[in-house]
Amino acid sequence: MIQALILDRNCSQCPIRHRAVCATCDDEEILALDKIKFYRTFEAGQPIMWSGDRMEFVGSVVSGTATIERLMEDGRKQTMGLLLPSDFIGRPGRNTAVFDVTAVTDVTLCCFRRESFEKMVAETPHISQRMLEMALDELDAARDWMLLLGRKTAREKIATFLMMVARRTSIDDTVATRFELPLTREAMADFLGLTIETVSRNFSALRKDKLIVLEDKRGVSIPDIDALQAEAGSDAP
Amino acid sequence: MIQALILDRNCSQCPIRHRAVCATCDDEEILALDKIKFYRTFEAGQPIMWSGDRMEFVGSVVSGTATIERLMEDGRKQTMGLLLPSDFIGRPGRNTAVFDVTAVTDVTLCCFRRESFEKMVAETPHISQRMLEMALDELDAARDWMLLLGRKTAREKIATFLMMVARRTSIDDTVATRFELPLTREAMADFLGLTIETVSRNFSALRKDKLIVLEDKRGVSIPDIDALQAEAGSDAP
DNA sequence: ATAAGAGCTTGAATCATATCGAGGGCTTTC
DNA sequence: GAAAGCCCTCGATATGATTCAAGCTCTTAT
Repeated sequence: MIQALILDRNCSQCPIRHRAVCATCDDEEILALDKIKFYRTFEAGQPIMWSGDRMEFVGSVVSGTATIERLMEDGRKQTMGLLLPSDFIGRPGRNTAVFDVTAVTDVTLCCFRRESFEKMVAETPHISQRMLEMALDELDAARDWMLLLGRKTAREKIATFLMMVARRTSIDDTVATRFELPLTREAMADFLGLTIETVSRNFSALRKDKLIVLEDKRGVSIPDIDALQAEAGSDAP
Repeated sequence: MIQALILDRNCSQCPIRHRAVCATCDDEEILALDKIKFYRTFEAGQPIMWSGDRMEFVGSVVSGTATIERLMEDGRKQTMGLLLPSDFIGRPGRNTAVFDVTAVTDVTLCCFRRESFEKMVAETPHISQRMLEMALDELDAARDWMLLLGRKTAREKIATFLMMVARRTSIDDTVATRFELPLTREAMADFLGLTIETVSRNFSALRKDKLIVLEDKRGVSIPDIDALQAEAGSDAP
């Protein structure tokens, strides 16, 4: 059972040890974190955090995928970010959540009580510096996404999303040419600021134009990475 | 001459002393910053930083307004953020800029050579903690804007923008009912993911519906804050 | 086996925003 | 005081994405 394996692990065997918020901690600091950490799991579809609720804990995604999102009163929904393994959930220094966080697959988190973690952040430069680095990376990613949401066409949005998943899927720094989509059509629509029908239509169009091959609903392969990249709209100079 | 006044100031007289990156520094730390800071001014319309260029300095906006933006090859432009007094420009730990920063009014910056500032960040918890706090605030703001860009109608976008300016314009924590727009129609369009014509049309529509009064092209007053807020689309629960 | 539901695709009609085109009111320049 | 340029407004038309509606393919339940 995977769960048990993860729960048994100490930090030195943790799969996200060198990418998460603890990446630059030394042995002593890791030991301190190890003592106060606890694991929690969430089933696919379950809320991890509700906007407006008190934030009892913060933590890192160890496995699975979650989304950061916000709902409008009339039901419109926008996803602001994808949380993949090593990404951090929650914000030290604030006691209520501002966004909803939802598990889209089964998710395992490495959690800390918020107060304890805030204390660690204040006392441990390695952690606060790593937090800053991660926050600035996320800020850059959020701003890239703003260009997509504000200015790209539906086709460019889909192509950009596919390239992003292809890039994040690969282990080294290349781009994967075959992968599973981590999201349903609906979740992609919420992430891209589109409707589910528009997402579906544009997948079909990209398939018809031989830019992607759909092996089933979720499996995608990309015969020509550069051709797909060209469809994503050129933002980097 | 305002310029000279600012240039003469030491940190203790600085208008952004208690909101900027140095907000939580003690006297000794302020003294250290004081020694390595220098002021730079940029005329309206001038670039402050180019995407792809080496970042020689980082710093805080002391006066004026700047925008963070990105251009696509075909000319489409998206503004990712407004930089108002006390906001921070640049990213320690990265040596080339990822976005363009442009002065939209005359701008005065309190600058530090990037290397010196990185050293201060590493040695001064008050600064790195404040940087983290500001980065997390910006991240929240960026995510709010993603909801606007992805899901709001043109009318809701304009109303949201007006409420944001009204809020930021006020000195205390109320909402200003009269203010000057810091941006041209074109700059607003780039910020809201719209065209200049759509911005103009929706200003006219809001005026016709008595939700705003346009005193001239730039001066706006809001007869009924709650009525305008209702047009902004309900995202906060 | 059959039914029910979730996730996806497709077509047709509609609508919001973009595009194209024109012109008005400023300010600056010579 | 004419000319040029910037910023803004508005009408007509075009178009990309949404909405509405239907049906398809799985999987799960009965």
